[in-house]
Amino acid sequence: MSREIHNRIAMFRADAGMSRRELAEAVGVNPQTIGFLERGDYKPSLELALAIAELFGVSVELLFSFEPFPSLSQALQKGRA
Amino acid sequence: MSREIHNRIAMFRADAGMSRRELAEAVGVNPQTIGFLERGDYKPSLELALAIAELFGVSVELLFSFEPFPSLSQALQKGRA
DNA sequence: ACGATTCGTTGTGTTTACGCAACAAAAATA
DNA sequence: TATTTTTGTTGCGTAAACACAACGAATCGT
Repeated sequence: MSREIHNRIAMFRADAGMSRRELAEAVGVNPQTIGFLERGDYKPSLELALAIAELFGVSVELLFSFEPFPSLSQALQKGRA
Repeated sequence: MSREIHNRIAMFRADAGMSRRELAEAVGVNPQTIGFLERGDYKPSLELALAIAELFGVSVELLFSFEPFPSLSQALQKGRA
């Protein structure tokens, strides 16, 4: 049970115009924790994943996945956005 | 950051006609771990949550939630199933 | 140019999600 | 009834997700 997990936290955070500190405060964790998550240094707990997804108003699967996410430009070219 | 997390693992597992040992093997964890999760003794990692949701073919939010799940009979009465 | 945010990194400490083993109780099956 | 499977619990050990502090580098606003 050790599969890699990709995430789109940085993308959604940038889209929301938030800093890491702001996101961290909004979900109740340390700013460094957000940084560690964004660059994949470690995987979030389900609790934190649910909280971030809830904050952005998206599903957990849209934020986290075992499969790597395509870049936004790639996704738009394929009409998947 | 310590919110309670409710889950429907036992319901989906029973619906699939699986034992804890079978579910545990399918997602690659110990059978006791499944038991601990089902009775809420501790919260799963996002990795395990994604794996279980993927196995049952449902979204993470359908399996795990900050809000308590209504019983199946209640949900059916309200036409939410 | 200057100060203020933001970001990246390192380190140390704590909590908890696990793995694994053992065993009793309950339930299912023959 | 006898046997097997499933479930519930306890204990011990480890790894990793956090918290917190400190600091340099980069970026932004004035």
